[in-house]
Formats: sequence, structure tokens, C-alpha cells
Amino acid sequence: MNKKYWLFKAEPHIYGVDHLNAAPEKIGRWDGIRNYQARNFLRDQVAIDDEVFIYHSSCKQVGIVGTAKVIKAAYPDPTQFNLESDYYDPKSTPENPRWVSVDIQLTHTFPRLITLAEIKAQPALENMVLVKQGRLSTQPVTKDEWKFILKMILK
DNA sequence: GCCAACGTTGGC
DNA sequence: GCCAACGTTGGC
Repeated sequence: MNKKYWLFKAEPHIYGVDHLNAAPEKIGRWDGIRNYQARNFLRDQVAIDDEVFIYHSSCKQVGIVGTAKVIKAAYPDPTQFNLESDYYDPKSTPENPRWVSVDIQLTHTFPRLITLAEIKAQPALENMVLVKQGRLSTQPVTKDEWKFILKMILK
């Protein structure tokens, strides 16, 4: 099974690299995904040992802030059953859950943030889903894009 | 199944 | 706060 690469978006004030860094073993549950296209990636394709860019959206500095690896594949997102949660979904049942989570472990916090503007300025990245389809919170990244972005940190 | 109205995401 | 680009809902 080939390792795959992903980009997960989050609003940093809700859940981001800081939360993962503060967690035991830097492990966290990626939950609250309520978009079918994103859900399908999480449920059907995201696998253990896949690597993930953590992206901060809707904030002052939008961009990629670090990497994580998947340590647990899709399982029912517990927040969908929690009446107290913003992510509660009355149409979801334990027998037939709609939404899934994965667990990830932070592997690197970048020494600097790679901004969306930088990414957009790179011809090599013009086909990234991030560039072509703005609104998608869980998206695939190609191996070439992954390697290219890691090199950008050194510049 | 179509499509208008409405809601959300997310950059700027 | 604005607005473009989606996604969702609901009448028919």
C-alpha cells in the first residue's frame, strides 16, 4: 500500500498546530468534518501512516504550518452524537453514522509558515487542489507537491 | 430531477 | 465586512 498525502484545514483558534503540540504525544482527533467530499476522502482513502499537511485557514496568516501522520484510520466521529457539540447531527445514528474522524500525530512544526500566497505563486503548484478548489477541508496532495512544499521551507 | 433561494467557506 | 464559489434545501 503506497503512502498517500493530504492537506487538512482548520481554523487555528478552534483546532490547530498549537492544540496538537499541547496534547499528550502530540496526538489529536481530527473531527467535525461536515462536508461529504471531505468525508469521503477521510472514510475511504485516508489510511494509517499517510502524511498530512496542517493548514490554518480563516486567520491572519493562512498557510501550511506543519505535518502530521495518520495513526488511526476512519471511525465514527463522536461529536455527531453529542448534543452539546457544535457538530451534533440529529440525522446521524450510531448504527448508521454519517461522519468520521481520524487520529493524527504531529510530526513537524515548520520553522515558518508557508503562506497561501507563496503556494499560489509557484507554477509547480498550480494544480494543487488548494489552489484550484478553495473550499475543501480535506484534500489530496500529490507526492511531488508534498516534496516541493517541504523544500520551500528551506528557502 | 430541476432549480431558485439560502447558507457556508474562506480569502482578501 | 465583502463577496465568489461552492454546497444544501425544498417546492414543484
